Amino acid sequence: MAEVGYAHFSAREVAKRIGYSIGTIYNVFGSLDLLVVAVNSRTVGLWAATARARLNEAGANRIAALVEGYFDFAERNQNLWMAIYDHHMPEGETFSSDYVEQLGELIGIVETEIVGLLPQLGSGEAGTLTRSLLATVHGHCVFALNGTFALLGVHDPRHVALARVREALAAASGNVPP
Amino acid sequence: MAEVGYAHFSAREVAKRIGYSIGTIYNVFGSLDLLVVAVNSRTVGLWAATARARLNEAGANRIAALVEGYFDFAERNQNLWMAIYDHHMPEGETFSSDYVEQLGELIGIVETEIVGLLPQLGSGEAGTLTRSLLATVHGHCVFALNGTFALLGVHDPRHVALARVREALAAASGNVPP
DNA sequence: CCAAAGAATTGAACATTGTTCAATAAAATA
DNA sequence: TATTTTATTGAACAATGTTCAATTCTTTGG
Repeated sequence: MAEVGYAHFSAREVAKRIGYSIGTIYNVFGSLDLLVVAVNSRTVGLWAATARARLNEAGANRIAALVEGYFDFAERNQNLWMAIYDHHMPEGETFSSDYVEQLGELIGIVETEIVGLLPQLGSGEAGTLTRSLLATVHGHCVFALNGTFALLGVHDPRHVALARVREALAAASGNVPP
Repeated sequence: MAEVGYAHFSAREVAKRIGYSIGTIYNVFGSLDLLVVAVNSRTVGLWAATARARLNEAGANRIAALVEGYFDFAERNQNLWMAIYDHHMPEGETFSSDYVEQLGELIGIVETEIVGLLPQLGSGEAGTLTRSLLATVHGHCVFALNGTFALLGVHDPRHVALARVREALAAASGNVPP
């Protein structure tokens, strides 16, 4: 996946590279979809670990460290990261519990920082704000990677994304009765 | 594409449905990639037209109309809209000029509103802010459609996205020397 | 240590796909 | 009408996801 990307990811090629036959892949994972889900769950796990590492060596500005970490991870693991969003569950299927777990950990890391910064927030509000900030950074990251920003003359997506996050945090800290 | 989505979109099926042979498709479009690009360019064109229509029947809050229009278009044309982002140019290829043109129109519509709201902004700043707001809404829309928000208990993605946009606009109007 | 039961692995077989390209049909031109 | 240009075809090829009876390996019970 890291080498060829989602579009050219193939169960047969995986089998070849790990020295098993195509049949074994299907016995273990059940379908290409589920194999991709397994890969993506692992990627989210790596992502969470990277975020944690970034926070450990972060200075005073931990939010900036998270935003930078987001962009860095996506850029350095483009194919893996994009595969998370290129893949869609077949209609009616639900997220695998493994995936949900890894994603929960990643979001928990961010939420802890938000709560640390804005302890006045109720837990529901903090949760919604966390997911909204992740969505904000996600959007900027997508446009940075797929060339939409470059095409339109936005040269520093990270800086812009961080600005949006700061504004949202400032607004949240001001809007809450003390 | 609207029916089966990007993952199951097939040149052969297109040929069958329009009553031509597979060879003709390839003579006209050159490859599946370019056929998808043609479909996506058309989708962006529809999208721009929808946004314009929304503004025409909008009340005082034109920004809210744009955000609502964004979500509505994506939700009502899920497969078409997602295909825009599911498809990636093969390494080294550039955007088709048709696609760039349609996208430019869509962004122009939004930028006009931003400039109307914040005429103090320099044109470079207005451009960057426009793209950043689009990225913000895009991120919220992706999470709304792919189920990430629902999975995590965010129930009103539109409202949250609009809140982020409002905060960014408020910050921009305050930060610029009058 | 061996034989039988269980588990893991295989790869041929099938349906579909993207892609190519010589052959054919249709249209335009002289 | 004869010729050239353009458009269209679909068989052929390589590659893919998926299935499943046959095979190999492992474990177990005596």
